[in-house]
Amino acid sequence: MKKLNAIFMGTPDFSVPSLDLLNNHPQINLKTVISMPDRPAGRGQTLKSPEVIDYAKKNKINFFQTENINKETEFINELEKENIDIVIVLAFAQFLGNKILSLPKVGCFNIHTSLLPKYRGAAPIQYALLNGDKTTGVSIQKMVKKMDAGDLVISSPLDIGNEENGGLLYTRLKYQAALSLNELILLVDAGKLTYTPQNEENVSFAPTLKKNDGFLNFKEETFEQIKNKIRALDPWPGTFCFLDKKRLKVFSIFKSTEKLAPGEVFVSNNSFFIGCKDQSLELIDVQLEGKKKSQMASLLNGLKKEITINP
RNA sequence: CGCGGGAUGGAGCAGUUUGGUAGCUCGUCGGGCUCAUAACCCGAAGGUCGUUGGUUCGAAUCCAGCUCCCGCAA
Repeated sequence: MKKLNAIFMGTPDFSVPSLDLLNNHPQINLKTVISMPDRPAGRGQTLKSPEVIDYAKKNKINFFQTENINKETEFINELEKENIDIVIVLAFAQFLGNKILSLPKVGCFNIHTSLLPKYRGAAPIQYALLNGDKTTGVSIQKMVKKMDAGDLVISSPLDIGNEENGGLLYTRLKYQAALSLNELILLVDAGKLTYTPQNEENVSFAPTLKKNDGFLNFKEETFEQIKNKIRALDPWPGTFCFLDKKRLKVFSIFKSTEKLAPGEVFVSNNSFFIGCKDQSLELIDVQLEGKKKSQMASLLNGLKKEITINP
C-alpha cells in the first residue's frame, strides 16, 4: 500500500502527540510541519519556538514558520509539486484559504476538541466545563472556508469527570486527538471515509478566552457558575479577584452556609467568606500577587486591616 | 536589558524611609478550665533576618553583586 504524503499544521504542545503519531505512522510520509513564528514569551520576553517546532527540530522533520500561510505563495507552489494527499490541522491558530484547502488530494482535515457542531471556535475545552457538560469529545472535519463548519468524518465522545479541571481534560483530549487521527488515517487508507454534514441548527460557539474572562464577579455570578469557571479555567488562564488593590488568584472554593449579601465579605476563625449571587462561598486555595500559592487561612494570619474584595 | 512584587522561628506577615538588645497572628509542646471542643486561660520551645562583600562603634534596616520565588505581559 502506498504511503500518504502528509503535511501537519499546529502550534502548541497540544498538537505534539498527534504530530508524533504522524511521524511514526507506517501509512504516513510526513513531508512538512507548518507552524507560527517564534514569539517572545515568559519573564524576560525571550524568543520561544512553538512546541511543534521544537519537536520537528528534534526529529529532523522539515518545518516552515509563518504568520499567515495563505500569503506564502512561493512556498505553496513548492508544496504543489510534492503530491500532497492529506493535510492535518490541529490548534494552528490560522485560517486556511482556497489555495491550501485545494492542495491535498484527499483534503484538509481539522481535529477539533468538541462534538461539533457544538462549540465551534478556539476554546471548546473550557466552554464544555464552563457549561457543566458531562460529555465532550474529539471531532475531525473536512475543512471548508467557514470556521469549523466542514463535514464530519470522525466524532468520538469522551466523558468528563465531576471534578475534572481544564488541565486534565486538555491533556486527555490531547491524546484522544492523536488516537482519533489514527482512526482517520486508517479510514483514508481503506478508502472508507464517510462525510456527515453538521446540523446547523445545533451550532454553538466557543470564542477565544481572554485573561479577563477569569475575573470572578461574586456579586453577579452564582455559586455554580463560579465553581465551573474555576474548574474550567484551571490552570489557564486561571481565575482571580482583587483583594484590596492586589490580584488574588483563586484555585479552589467551598460552598458555605453563611448568609451574606452578594459581594459581602465575612472573616471568622481564619476562614474567609464571600457572598455570591445565590448563596455564599469560602476561599480555600489562593495566590496573592507576588506571592506563592497558599491557603487563605494562612494569608489571613498576616493580614490585619479591613479586607475588601473587588473594590 | 519588557513592567513589577517578594525572600525575617514550622505557616502567613510587621519592622527597612528616621541603623542601636527581633515583633504580630497562627501552629507546635506542657499545664489549666470543661461532659466535651476547632473555644477560652497560663506557660515554653523555636530565628546566623536568602547569600557574598562594603560603609559604620554598631546593619533585618544603608550601598553593591549573586541566588531563588512570584504577579503582569506573551
